[in-house]
Amino acid sequence: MKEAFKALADPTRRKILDLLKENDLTAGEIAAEFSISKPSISQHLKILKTAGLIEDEKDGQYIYYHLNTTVFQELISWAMSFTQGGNTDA
Amino acid sequence: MKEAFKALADPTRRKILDLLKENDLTAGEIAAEFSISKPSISQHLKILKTAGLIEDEKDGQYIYYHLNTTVFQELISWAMSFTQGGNTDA
DNA sequence: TAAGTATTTAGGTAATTAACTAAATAATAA
DNA sequence: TTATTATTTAGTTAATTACCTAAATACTTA
Repeated sequence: MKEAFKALADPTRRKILDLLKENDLTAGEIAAEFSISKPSISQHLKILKTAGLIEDEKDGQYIYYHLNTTVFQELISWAMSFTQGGNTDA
Repeated sequence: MKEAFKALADPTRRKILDLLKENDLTAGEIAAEFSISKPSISQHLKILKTAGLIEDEKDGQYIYYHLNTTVFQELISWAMSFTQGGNTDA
């Protein structure tokens, strides 16, 4: 979770997640949506992957990225613990 | 939300939120839980407040801080949009 | 094997952030 | 009013981050 919070702090990375919500995409397809360099996008993808928010899958020459929902679910539980219903005490 | 993601990236700020989950606390009481200086804690409180995660209330000489659950609820909605059930398409 | 495409790694720089100390502001109590 | 306590603001510094270009790696195709 620690890594996820840091990963989510950057707007470029949140936009990458938004794109992956629609479709699985290659690193190149993701980079094409931004005006920043491919190496920079590659760095962002690495950070998202380290945080467990995305996973990659190699398909020949390409690397496809897709969301991993596990950490999002953890995030939901975390945030719920701060709302009325989220109190685990009796 | 943009500010909230940035605010949540720091572990000190997340620990402050954990403390406020239990009780409303003054800035001094919060600072006492950490080994960092009071001015630094004050800065963190300002960031959390700007992000809408906490609110303050003056009581004489003291300033009490408490959670504001609104942004946590927004965060839950945001995270849910990335999980299976969260798709708004038909 | 050689050339081309996709992606990452390496190394460097500018901007941001988190911490500090010192000083300012606000309220209370003597 | 003066002293004390609580908290924030101001200014500085060290660490982190986000970006860049250049080079390396991996795969495909001729």
